[in-house]
Amino acid sequence: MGQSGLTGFFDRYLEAKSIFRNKAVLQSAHIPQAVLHREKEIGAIAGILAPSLKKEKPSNLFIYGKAGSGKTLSMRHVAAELEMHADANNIPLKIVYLNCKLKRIADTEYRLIAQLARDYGKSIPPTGLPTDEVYKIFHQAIDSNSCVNIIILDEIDQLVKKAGDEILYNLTRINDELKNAKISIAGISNDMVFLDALDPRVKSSLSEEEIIFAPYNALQLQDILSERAREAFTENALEQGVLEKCAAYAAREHGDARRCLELLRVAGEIAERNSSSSIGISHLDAADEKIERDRLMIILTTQPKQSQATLYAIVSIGISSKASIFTGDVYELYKTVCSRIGLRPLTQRRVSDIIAELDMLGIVNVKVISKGRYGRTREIALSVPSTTTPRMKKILEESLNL
DNA sequence: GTCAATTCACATGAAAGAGACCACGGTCTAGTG
DNA sequence: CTAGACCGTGGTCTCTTTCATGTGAATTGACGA
Repeated sequence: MGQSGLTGFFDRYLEAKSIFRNKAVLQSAHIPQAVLHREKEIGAIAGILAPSLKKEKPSNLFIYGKAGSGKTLSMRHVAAELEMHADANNIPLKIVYLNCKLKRIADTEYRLIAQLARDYGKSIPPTGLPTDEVYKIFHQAIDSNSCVNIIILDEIDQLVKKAGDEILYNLTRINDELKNAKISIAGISNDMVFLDALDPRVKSSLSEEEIIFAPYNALQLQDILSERAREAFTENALEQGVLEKCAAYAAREHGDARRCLELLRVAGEIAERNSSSSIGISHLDAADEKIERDRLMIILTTQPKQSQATLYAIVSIGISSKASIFTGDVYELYKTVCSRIGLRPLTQRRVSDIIAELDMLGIVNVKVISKGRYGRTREIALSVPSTTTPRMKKILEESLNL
């Protein structure tokens, strides 16, 4: 019977010794006890925020550095310690952490302020109220006691890109209107040039203090990895050279520790699924490929239909001809695709933007070129290996019911 | 041959509209005492 | 009399269209050597 076979499988699954001891340690949400190789930065942050313990307003702080360089981790680490000290000594201090990238939570002015107000115990409807009303509520909530408030805005560049820098201006200016409380803002950004694009008034007040996080190098990544791996895996689960290779992989991609940990975790999962007792280099390679494939798959299937149709047009042209792909050709094919699947075609203006969005997602590579007398256009190239394009096409065909 | 003007095929920006979602206050309606 | 249903108004948010302006080098054509 199939059923008993399955029972056998589950039995064996339960019996097999897992190579994981605690998988959560490798998840990006995990906050480790000690933050390695960031002593200097943590010291700097602590120094800047420390005045809050004396009920003084700390300087606004701006942190930037590449993805996975420990910015958020360090900031949260300091915040947690600070809160602990404040608690222990009865100092009125409140720290709010907000990730501005989270869709539908804090990616517009209204939502950001509403979310902040909610953190102060007010209930704000998701929409329907005028924005200045929400400001007023937030203002009252914060000013009701004389407390120092530190607001950590993670991925602040995303917020500004979507909603403009007026929010930051308003936020930094709230201080002038507060009678009791004080607000400090700590912005975290991946984007190095983000500050330059800001309104100079906002820029000067937001970046009273600046801290730059350099990417981890391979050796530091190795340290971090081995520290986490010791907790995450059982003994002898890692074969020789795996950690080194993993660190080298990530160091190549600008020292992203988050990606590094993910790689190790997925490699572990693959090893376990193959009922292997340890993680080898081959698992690492498989993991690298799987992560890339999964990422692509998620992006493809979660895109709106219009983007899928556009991408389908690009992929089709890319497969059928070796020559460069231009916006005009894509749009023509896109229109026929639309009529075939009964989709109302968008204007070229919009499709142009969609192509730019696909570029942002890293599926295609776009370069604006001028062909002289023959106009200006985007030169589009698929940024996935040509071996995966047929599969991409198939996935898109299914998703679009072609 | 040289050089400035022209021209193409879009890119890029700004503004505004459509439609979905929501809160709030006023009005209407049916049920209850 | 009152709770709940049902508008109308005014707000946000996202996606899109419309209109306007910008752009960079191949091409063209006038000009001079």
